[in-house]
Amino acid sequence: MDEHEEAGLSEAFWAVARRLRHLTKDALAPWQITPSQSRALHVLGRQEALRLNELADQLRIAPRSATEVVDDLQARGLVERRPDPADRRATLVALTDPGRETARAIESARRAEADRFFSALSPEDQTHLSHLLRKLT
Amino acid sequence: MDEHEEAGLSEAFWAVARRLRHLTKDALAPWQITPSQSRALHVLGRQEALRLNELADQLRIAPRSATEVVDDLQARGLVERRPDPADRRATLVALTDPGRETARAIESARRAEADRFFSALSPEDQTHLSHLLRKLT
DNA sequence: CCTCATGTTGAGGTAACCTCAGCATCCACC
DNA sequence: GGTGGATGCTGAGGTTACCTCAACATGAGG
Repeated sequence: MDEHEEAGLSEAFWAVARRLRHLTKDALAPWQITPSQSRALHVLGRQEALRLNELADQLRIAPRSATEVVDDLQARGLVERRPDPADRRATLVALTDPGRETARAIESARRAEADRFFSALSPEDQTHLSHLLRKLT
Repeated sequence: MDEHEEAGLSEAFWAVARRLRHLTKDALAPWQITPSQSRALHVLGRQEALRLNELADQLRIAPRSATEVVDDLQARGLVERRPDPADRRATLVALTDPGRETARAIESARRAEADRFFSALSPEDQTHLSHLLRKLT
């Protein structure tokens, strides 16, 4: 019966999302890297080499869109493409050394930013929020 | 010191945001209305008439972008533009009758959707989540 | 009445997606 | 050991939701 509270819930949620998005965008600024590129770096940072295909899957975007992101990162020298020895149709994408370093740096900046953002809540509240969010997934 | 929990926090947050975004997009489908248009309808539903200017402010977008959204809504007959009697530079934007009705219908569909989504949480948890989110704004 | 500020919009740009079609290759089956 | 259909990548071109910048009309204060 508390509809009012509910409407507020999704609104409050989006308001927070908005702030968080802006903060992480700002955190990325020093590297001149867009959010979608940073997502790709993040994914690539956790595995040796991925097919474009799999990368797209993990980013939940169409393969064609992954091509684009990889193009950009490659132009910046952060990733490299190489043929998949197991299938000549496929290309493997992997971080270069500069890419690996950049990925690490960005990851820690991002974490620091999120840290700062969520520190508006006490540690217990953070834990609680985390639990609540997980229940919604 | 619980960095792990924290990194998870923003990830969990985005995972939820993603689900919620998809759900509300689906809820909007019957009206063939885009999210940004529905936001505008929502804002316009709460006031008599707004200057394009103010509408942009309330939507937190540039005035030029508000022009576009209003163009689309006007083409669908959901809003109308009229001159501001107090300032001949300005245009007032207001819902038409069909617009008002559509806004109401969308609002309740959206609410029902959010309702369903957040009902994965108990009412107390919902209240708690609401408080936590508000602290982050 | 003149200057400066303000409100809207045309022109044109961007990021991050998408689909669709083409080409190369792979695989299973006959 | 071909050959037909599936699969992997990418060119071409589209969409959405934004943006800035500059033009033009109007407003307001000196």
